[in-house]
Amino acid sequence: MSHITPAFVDLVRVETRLYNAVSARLRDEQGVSIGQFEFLEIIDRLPGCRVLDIVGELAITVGAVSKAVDRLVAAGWCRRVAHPQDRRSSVLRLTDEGARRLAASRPVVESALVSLTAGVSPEELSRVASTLATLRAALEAGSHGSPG
Amino acid sequence: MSHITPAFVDLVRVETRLYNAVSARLRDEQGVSIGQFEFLEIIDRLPGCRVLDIVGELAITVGAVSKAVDRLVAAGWCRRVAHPQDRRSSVLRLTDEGARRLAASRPVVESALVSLTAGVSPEELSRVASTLATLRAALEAGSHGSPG
DNA sequence: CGAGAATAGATTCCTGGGAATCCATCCGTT
DNA sequence: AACGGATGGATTCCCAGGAATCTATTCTCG
Repeated sequence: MSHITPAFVDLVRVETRLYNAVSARLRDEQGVSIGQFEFLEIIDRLPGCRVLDIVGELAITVGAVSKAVDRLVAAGWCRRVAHPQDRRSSVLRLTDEGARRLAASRPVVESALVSLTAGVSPEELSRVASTLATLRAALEAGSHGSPG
Repeated sequence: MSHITPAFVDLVRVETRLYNAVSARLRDEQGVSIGQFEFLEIIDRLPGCRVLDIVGELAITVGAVSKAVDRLVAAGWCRRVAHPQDRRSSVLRLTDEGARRLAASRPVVESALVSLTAGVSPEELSRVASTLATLRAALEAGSHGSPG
């Protein structure tokens, strides 16, 4: 019978190294961490995005997201806009500078990933991508792995 | 032309959620975090394991490993033994209690992973595992993604 | 309508990791 | 042997995330 733990370990190692390597390049070339990049991507993609929307995506705690948004606001890349219907919420919107950083960061991330994964064939990569998408959806549907 | 960034995002999300979910179960059932589990596994697997060996495996910084080993020692799961040839180094060895915790933790991790990945067929999982192993080896061979 | 439960998110405290620094030891050269 | 550089790793300072608490607001149901 085959074990899944070693595969999990490989997954964690690959994620750590890709994350570190991409983050280093992105920080050097654009002054943006990969974590900030992900926040900008989500805010850009979800119209009317709120703090809790980011929580659901990233599976980190509300407090962490709240503080990370503070930092984005302090950097001038994002604003909190009053929510029209719910006064407990703010809607997050990228500033022009935030949108520029995001646009400039995308090709850096993509090209870093392309070169880092050069050792694996595109077909293999695309099969992995599809399995990971399935697994991600299953985990999210089952509310697995949310902190707290 | 297809993009690799979304696949990377899925990888990060899957890793986060699996890590969180496994860690929660392991902590509940054995009082061990998944991070500690990984340390114990490495120390157990590498005879004469030193701090820098763990650094190479986990791709985290020396300082972080040093402090994590302090915590394992404080918990009574590991000892630093004088290195016979190099007085700068210590050799890390599990205590009996550390070995017991490790042994008790393995099946918990494995079973948590099995149930979390139940939505994906074994064949798909095994293909992903093999691609991830290749990619991990390539990243390590190229020294990519080490911090610092 | 009013009281209690639920929700959004900000704040506080604590822990763990990164970066830089520092010290001891080891190695290669002379 | 002795000096300079490299290596192993511990320490320090700073920052980011988790857990819990707290406030403001909204929802639900009598």
